[in-house]
Amino acid sequence: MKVEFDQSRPIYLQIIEDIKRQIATGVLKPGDKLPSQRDLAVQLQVNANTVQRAYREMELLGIVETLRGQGTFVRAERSIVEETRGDMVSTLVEEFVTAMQALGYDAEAILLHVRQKLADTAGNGGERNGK
Amino acid sequence: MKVEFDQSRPIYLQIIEDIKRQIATGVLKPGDKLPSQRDLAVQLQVNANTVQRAYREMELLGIVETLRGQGTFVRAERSIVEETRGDMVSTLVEEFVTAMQALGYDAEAILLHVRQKLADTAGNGGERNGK
DNA sequence: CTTAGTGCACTAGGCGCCTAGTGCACTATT
DNA sequence: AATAGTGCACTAGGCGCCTAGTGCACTAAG
Repeated sequence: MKVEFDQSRPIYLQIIEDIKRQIATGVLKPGDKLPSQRDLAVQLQVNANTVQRAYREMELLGIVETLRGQGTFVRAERSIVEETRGDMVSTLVEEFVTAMQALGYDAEAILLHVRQKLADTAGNGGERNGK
Repeated sequence: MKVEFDQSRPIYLQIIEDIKRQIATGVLKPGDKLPSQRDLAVQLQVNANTVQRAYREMELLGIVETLRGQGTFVRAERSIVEETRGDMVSTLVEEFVTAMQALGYDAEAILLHVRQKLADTAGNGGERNGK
C-alpha cells in the first residue's frame, strides 16, 4: 500500500479521513473488520501507537466499534454511512467554493475551472464507469 | 483582524497562504510594503518569530523582497502575480476534484454539488458585487 | 549623533505528534 | 491449559511548531 502522508498534518487525522472515505464509498461496509492496529501500522509504515490513536478517535466519533480481544469493526448503520458521506462532501464543497471566492472568482468562473479540470481528467485514462 | 488559524496546520504556512492570496487578488500590489514583523505579529496575535519565519520562507520563494532596516515588500512582477494566482487555483481545483472522485462522484454529480453550493451562497447575503 | 523603526539571529522552554518498546487483559482456537 | 491475536495503557525520547525574551545591524529622520 501507498504510504503518502501530508507532512504538514497529523498522520492519525489522515488515517481517519482515509477510513472514513472507505466507509463512505462502500469499500468498508458495516460490520467489516478493520485491520488490527499492529497490521495497519506495518502496512502504513507507521508506529502502532499512531494507529491506536486514530482508532480511539474514531471510536469516540461513533464510526467504529471495538471488541476487546477481537478487533475494531465498522459500526456504521446505514444512516451513519450516509451521514458521513454527506458531511465529507459538504465540507469539501464548502471549503473549495470559499477558497475560490476568496481568490476573487465568481460562480461562472468557478464552474468553468471545474468543468475544464473534469474534461482533462476524463481524457487521461482516468476513465470512470458511468455506473 | 481575525485570528482564526487551523489548529492542525503550521501557522506560518497559513500566514504565507493568506499573503499569497492578497497578492493574487490585487489587495497587495508589487512594491507594496508588508506590515513589519512586529506589527503583523500583534495584529495576528502571534509571536514575532512566527511571522519572521513566514517572511523568510516567502523570500526564498521569491514572492517578497527584504530591505534590511526598511521592511519587506511585495516583489512580484506582473508575471509572478499571475503565476501565483494560477498555481493556487490549479492546486485548489485539482485537490477538490480528486477528493470528490475519491468519494465516488462522477463529473455530473460534482458539478451539481458546486452549482448547488453557489446558489446557496448567492442567496444568503453573501452578495458579491458584480465588479 | 540620537532616536525610532526595521530585519535578523540567538537562547530557552512548553506542547503536540511521532517513534520505540514493554506489558497486561481479553478472546478465540487448539 | 497453552497459544496466538487483539485492544489498550504506560514510559521514554526525538523533533517540529510556537512562544517569550534579548540583542545587534541597518536605515531613515530629527
